Amino acid sequence: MDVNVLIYEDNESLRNSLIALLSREKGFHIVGDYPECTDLESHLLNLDPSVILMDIDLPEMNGIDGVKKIRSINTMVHILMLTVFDDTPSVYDALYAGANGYLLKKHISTRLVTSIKDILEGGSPMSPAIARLIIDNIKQKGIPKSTKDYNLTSREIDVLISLAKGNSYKMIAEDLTISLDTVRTHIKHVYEKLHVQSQGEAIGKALREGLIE
Amino acid sequence: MDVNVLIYEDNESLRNSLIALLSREKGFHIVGDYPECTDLESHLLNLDPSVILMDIDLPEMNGIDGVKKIRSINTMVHILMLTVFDDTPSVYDALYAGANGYLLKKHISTRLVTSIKDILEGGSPMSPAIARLIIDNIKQKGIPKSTKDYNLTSREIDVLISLAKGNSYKMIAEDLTISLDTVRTHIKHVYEKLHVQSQGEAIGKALREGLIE
DNA sequence: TCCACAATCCCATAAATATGTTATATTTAG
DNA sequence: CTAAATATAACATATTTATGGGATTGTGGA
Repeated sequence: MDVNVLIYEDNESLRNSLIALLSREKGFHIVGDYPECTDLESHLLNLDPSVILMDIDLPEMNGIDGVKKIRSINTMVHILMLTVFDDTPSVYDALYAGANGYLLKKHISTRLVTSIKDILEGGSPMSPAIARLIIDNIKQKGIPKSTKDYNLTSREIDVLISLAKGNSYKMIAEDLTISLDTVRTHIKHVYEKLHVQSQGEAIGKALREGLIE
Repeated sequence: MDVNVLIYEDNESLRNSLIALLSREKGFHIVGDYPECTDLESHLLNLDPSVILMDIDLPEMNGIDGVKKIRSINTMVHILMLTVFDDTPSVYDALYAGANGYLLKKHISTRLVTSIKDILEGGSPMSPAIARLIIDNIKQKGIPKSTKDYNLTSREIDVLISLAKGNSYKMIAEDLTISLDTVRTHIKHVYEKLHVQSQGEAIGKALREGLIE
């Protein structure tokens, strides 16, 4: 099994450590190591990396923009972020940009090789501190979980969904092929069940509580 | 450093493996090991665990309900879920219930001890496959990230927020201590900037795109 | 200095919405 | 089978919204 690793890391001694670590693993080949990621296109084309180690804090173009750039060219290559920061914004930015894993530099010596293997298997290895950040964020912000359902009937939900799309009563009527008055009636009932008395309240509550999306 | 470990795992051979693994670590003490988690209260009180290993698929009360139960009694103890399942619902249920980490059984032999240490340091260790699930979910569902901002002014945002709470124009006016007509004007501008022409569309768009919460 | 823009306000009006009451055919649950 | 719940529809009307004008004041930048 051949693993071609491409490295972007501006700290020279760390870069050398990385190279040393990976050289010991059989099957691993360092196809390139650079202190900045300015020539991404040509590197991607010529070096055929299967895994890219990307420092998040690089001069010139930072690692996150680097990831975006990479993803705009190649969606398959695996990317492992290396960072000293464990703050939420960076993590999210990197994940959204398309990074596959997120390793704190202090864990490199013990986990780098395993992490690369994990990534190649489709996993998303990350330092526990990073995982913790994400979990806390999810728990706090809350990914919608429809708990309460207010006993809306399926038709009432249909109407509510259409309403929250921004449709007028008239459009909802056409949408669901029912009369305008029927739409009124359904919405009336929705309002009663949700204990609200306006569109804004209903839509806000429905979206925020994950009743609809 | 003393680490008191309490184990809930119905598979006897696995339970014994866990015990064997942890016994080798100095400072680790198995304060209890059970095939089901029915006597949580007394265990928590009497055994003084610092870490609980909880199988997710237990007879009687399942591991997730077990976690909820634990959290209703003790919010400090660290909980590491053990599971063969890597499906999204279980992961989220466990996280919401209050689990700290999530380890696939196939990784137990290599990562259990490290994971426990990570947990004690406040991290959330998880098998890469699990992390991957969470990340994919976040990227798909999207935890709000204010990307586009449509150049709303701060006042326009104030009005939008109030509107999305379900307030009528009149209430918004009182809320922000401005006249009804000013509210109209702001909303007019918001609609123009968001390219919408109704409350429903505006609120829906604002909430869904994370412009407001 | 002058312009663009933010924030405030006023007027007017057509359209849409909120809400009450009533009613019928169909489904569902007990 | 009967009662409750659901989906449908009509009518009426007081409020609220959406949208078109036009105006004033302050602020920051060119």
